[in-house]
Formats: sequence, structure tokens, C-alpha cells
Amino acid sequence: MPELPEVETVARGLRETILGRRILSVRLNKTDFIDDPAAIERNVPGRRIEAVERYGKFMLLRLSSSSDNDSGASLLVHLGMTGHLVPKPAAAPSEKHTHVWFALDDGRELRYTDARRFGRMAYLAGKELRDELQRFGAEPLDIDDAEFARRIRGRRARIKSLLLDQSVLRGVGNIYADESLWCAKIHPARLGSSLNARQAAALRRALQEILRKAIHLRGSSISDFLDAEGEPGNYQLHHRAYGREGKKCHRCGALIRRAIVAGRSSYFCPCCQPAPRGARALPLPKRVRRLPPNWAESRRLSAGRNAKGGAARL
DNA sequence: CGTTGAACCTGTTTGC
DNA sequence: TGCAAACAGGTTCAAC
Repeated sequence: MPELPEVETVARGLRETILGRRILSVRLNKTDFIDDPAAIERNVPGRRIEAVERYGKFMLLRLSSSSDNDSGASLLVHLGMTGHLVPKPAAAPSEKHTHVWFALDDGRELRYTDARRFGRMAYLAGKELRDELQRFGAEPLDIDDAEFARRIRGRRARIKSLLLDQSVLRGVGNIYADESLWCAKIHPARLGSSLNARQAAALRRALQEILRKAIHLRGSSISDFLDAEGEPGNYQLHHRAYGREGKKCHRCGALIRRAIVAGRSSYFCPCCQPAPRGARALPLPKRVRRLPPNWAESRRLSAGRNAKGGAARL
């Protein structure tokens, strides 16, 4: 589910709702997605949430230091594909697949729910934390043309693979990789080293514009993304490539195609995004893929929220 | 270096 | 209708 814009949306929401709260206690259900469950039970209770930051697709809950050398001690939360982190009144019934409850000092609980448990949670401080964060690449919203070109044009891997590689850029996932490649008219199977400076610059610009706009619209809700208020995002209404196999390209009218690149479904316009040698799209399916279950619901909410601009059609 | 496929786990959609 | 296969926005690891 969550890529950079979705995680940013959740982080902003939490910043407004739980900043400054003290965590009184922790309750755990399944723990196979937690690095060291005992470390959380031991270190988190009694701490205050002093900041909520996003780092790539991670959320960092910065905790007040309890004593010694644990300054900057943080709770790292990665939502995986189906994770939700939402504060609820302690009396509210817990959703299915809730695995962590942080009791707050105001009668609420910050709850982590994750059906697939592809997420990750860890308590990290000091060098452990620094080492963990160091593994990741540049922040996509901050990177400049020179740095972007350095990280992309020197590589022989496919551009799609590079965009998804968290040690190259932190926070880009399948949706925003495809959307920015469509916008910059670059085929996902192109090699990083095959892009000229102009194309790299166009891609960096497309990526940043799309991420900013997606954050503005509170992320994309394809099936089950919900922000920290339990609301879906609206950016899925602006997708130009992702999930649009067999539909018309908004630029040229050709039918959007799908191919597996870097092991992931990749959507592109065969006309605007010319394929490198050997890259082939999958045959178009007989029937267009069905819309995700809460599409109508998302559209309804977006209609209310963005009253002015007729929401783009899928 | 880079690619591919499998694995982690559950829910939903698709295809026969 | 029913059931099995395919698929899902993520990451990691082994094997080649």
C-alpha cells in the first residue's frame, strides 16, 4: 500500500494527533514483523512522542530520552503493504489483524493493524538507528539533477528497478515509479545508463511533481490505504499508467500495456514510452481488470473534498 | 553488478 | 456456484 506520499500523509496526520503524548504501556499480539519485541516492551513505555518524521517509507516516532545514551531513540514503523497506524479511543473495538496497541496518556491507543504483516516495527537508538538509516538512498523530494543523474545514469540496471531500489532513492514504490516514467516518457525497461542528461532531468522533475501532487491529495488508495484519520487518499484518480492496462493513454490515446519489469507489474504507454530492444508487453487481457473494491467509495469522498475540479476519471 | 524467483502472510479477484 | 490460481502498493535472500 504505502509509498512515500501515503507514508507522508500518515506521518502528518499523526503529527497533529499524537505529538507530545506519552506512551503508558504496550500490548503486543503477533510479533513476527517486529525486530525485537522485548526491546519495545522494555524501552517504549513511559516515553513521550516528541516528533513524527518520515524517512523513505518509514515513519520515525522520536521518543523522549529516558536516561543515558539513547538520545534520538525512535520507533521505526514500516507499513509494508497493508499496515495501518491509527489512534483510536481505548474503548473502541480493535480491528481484525491488530497486532500492537500503544496506550497513550489521553485515553486513546495508537494501534498498528496489518493483515499481511509485511510491515516492520523496531525500537532503535544510537548507532543501531544511524546504521539502519544509512542503508537508504536519497530523499526523492530533495534530490537535485546532478545527484539524481549520478545515481541513475551510472547504473546498468533497469530504470524501474533503480527507482524501486531503496538504497538509490528512499520512498518510491510501484505506483509512483510507473507514474513518473509515464510522465517523463521513459520505458521502465530502459537501462539507467541509457538515459541522457535531459531524460534524467525530466524524470527527476516528473517524480517530484507527482510525489508533491500525490501528497497534496493525501496519497493513493487502491485497495486499503487509509491515513491516520482512517480516510482514503485521492491520488488514484490521477493515475495515468498504474492499473490502467487496456485503457487509453491520456496523451496519445494508445492502449496502456503491462509488462513485468524488475519482477513487478509495470504499466506504460507503448507509444509515448518506446521500448528498448527485447522488451515486450504482456498480451492485453480479454477483459479489462476490474476496479478495486473501494474505488467508488474513494471517488465519492474525493467528489466531496475536491468540490471544484471535476475529478479526473480513471 | 544485475536478474530472477521464491519467500514472508492474508485477502480479494479472476478464470475455469 | 465453487474452488483454485493469480495477484496485491513491500522487502530480502539465494542462486545464477
